[in-house]
Amino acid sequence: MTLSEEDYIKIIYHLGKGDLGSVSTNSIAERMETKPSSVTDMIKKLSEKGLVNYKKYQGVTLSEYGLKTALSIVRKHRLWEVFLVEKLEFSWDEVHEVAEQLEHIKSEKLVDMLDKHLGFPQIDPHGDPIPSKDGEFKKSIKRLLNEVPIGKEGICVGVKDSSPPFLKFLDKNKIALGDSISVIDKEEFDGSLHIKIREVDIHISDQIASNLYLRIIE
Amino acid sequence: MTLSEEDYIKIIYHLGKGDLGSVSTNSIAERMETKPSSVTDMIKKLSEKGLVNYKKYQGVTLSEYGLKTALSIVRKHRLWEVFLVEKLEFSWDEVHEVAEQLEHIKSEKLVDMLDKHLGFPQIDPHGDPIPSKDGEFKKSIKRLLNEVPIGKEGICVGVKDSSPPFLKFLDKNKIALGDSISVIDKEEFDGSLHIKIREVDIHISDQIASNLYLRIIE
DNA sequence: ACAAATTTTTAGCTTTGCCTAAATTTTAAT
DNA sequence: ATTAAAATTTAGGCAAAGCTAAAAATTTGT
Ligand SMILES: [Mn+2]
Ligand SMILES: [Mn+2]
Ligand SMILES: [Mn+2]
Ligand SMILES: [Mn+2]
Repeated sequence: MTLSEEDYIKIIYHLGKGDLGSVSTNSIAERMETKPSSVTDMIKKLSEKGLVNYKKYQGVTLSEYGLKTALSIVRKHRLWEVFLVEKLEFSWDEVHEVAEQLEHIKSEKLVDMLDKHLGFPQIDPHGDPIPSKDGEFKKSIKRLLNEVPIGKEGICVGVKDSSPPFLKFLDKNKIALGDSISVIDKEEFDGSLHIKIREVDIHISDQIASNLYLRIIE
Repeated sequence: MTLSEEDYIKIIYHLGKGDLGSVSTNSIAERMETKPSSVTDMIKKLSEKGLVNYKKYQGVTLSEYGLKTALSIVRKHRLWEVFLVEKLEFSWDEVHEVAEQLEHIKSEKLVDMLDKHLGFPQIDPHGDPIPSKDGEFKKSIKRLLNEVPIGKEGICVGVKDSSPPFLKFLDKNKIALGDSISVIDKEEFDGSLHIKIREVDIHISDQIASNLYLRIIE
C-alpha cells in the first residue's frame, strides 16, 4: 500500500462510520483536499485491489479487508499521538499533522513495541479509542460531564458554553481540552461533582459540569 | 524536499566523505539500488535546486546548502536509531530499515523533542556521531580496544578475530556488537583491561582487547 | 596515440497521483 | 414528466521517479 492509498482508506473509514451508507466521491475529495476526478481514479485502484466495494455512481464502502487495513492505520495514528503527548510533551492540538506522517511507517515490530512502550493505551489524546492489533476496540461517546457515571474516566473534548467567563473559570482551575478527568463522586444534594484531574481532586458545581463535554469509553 | 531527494542527498554525503573528490553517477546508482540514468535525472534536479554542484560527466559534490541538508537528515536518522534501541528494545542490527523511513518525517519540533527525550545523545547505536541541530559533530574513529585511551567510551563495532572460540568467549561474557564499552583502567604488567559494559566492571586480557574494534568519539 | 572498455548522458516510455474540461448519470424541482 | 442542478466519471495531460536502449564522453590499455 502506498501512503496515498492508506490516506484514502482511512478517510473512507471515517466518513463511512457516520452515515453507515456508502461514501460519496465528493466527500472523499473534500477530506483529501483533492478533486473528485482524482478520487474516482483512486477508488478504481482500491476496488481492483479488493479494498473497497464500488459500483459506478453508487459510492464506495470498505471491504472486510479494507476495514482491517483502515483499523491498522487508525491504530498507528493514535498510538503515535499518545507517544507525542506522553513522551515528547506535545500538546493535544499539535499532534495530528505529525501523526498523519508517522502512521505510514512500515514495521510491525515498531508498532508492537511502541504500544508496549506506551503501556498499551486504550485511548488517544483526543479521547478516541485505539484499536487492538486484531482490530477490536471499544466505542467512545461524547457526554456532558454531569451525565458521566461515577467511576468513569474520559477526556475533555469541548465546552457547551464558550463564554469568556466560563473559559476563564476553566483556565483558573487548570481544566483544558485534552485533560483526562475521572468522576469520583456526585453530591445528591446539589448535583455537584468530585472529579480527579491531573492527579488532584477538585469539587465543581453542576453548572460547570453541565457545560463540559467528555469523551468516554464504552 | 521529497523523500527520494533526501535519500539521494544523504547518499551523496556518505559517498563524498570517503574520497573527498566528487561522487560518481555509478556509485550513487549502486547505493540507491537504481540505474545510472535515473541518477543523472535526479542529479540535474538537485543541481537546479542548488543542493549539489554538477558538471556533466564530472560527477557531483554537495553544495553548502546540500551539506546542511544532508546533516539534518543524518541527525534524524541517528536519533531515531537511538530511540529504537533505547526506548523500544530494538537490537543494534534491526534499526536501520525503520530509521530509513523515520528520517523523512517532517517536524522540527519532533526532532528537538526526540533529542531531549533521549537525553541529547552524542552517538547512535553503531557508534556514529549525531550532528547537532546546527550541523556540528565530533568525528568518530575505529580503534582496537587495547588502543583506546583510559577513560574513553565507545561502541563495539566489530571483531578482528572471528574464530568460533573467540565469538563464543564474547557470547559467554555478554559482549556483543552494539554494546557501549568504557575503559576504566589498564594494568601495566600484562596490558589487561578493566572495562565497564552494561554497568558492570569486567577484567579482560590484552589478547581479547586486541581483537575487538570500538568506535569512539573525537 | 588510438582503439577498446567503461562511464555517463540522452531519448523515449511507464506508473502513480494529480489536474482541467467535457460528458454522463443521478437527484431535485417544477 | 421534464428540466435544471448537482454529482460523478471520462478524456487528455502533467510532474515525479523510475526503466531500457542507444549515443556520447571519458578513461584505460597497449
Ligand atoms: Mn497520513
Ligand atoms: Mn486523535
Ligand atoms: Mn530514507
Ligand atoms: Mn547508524
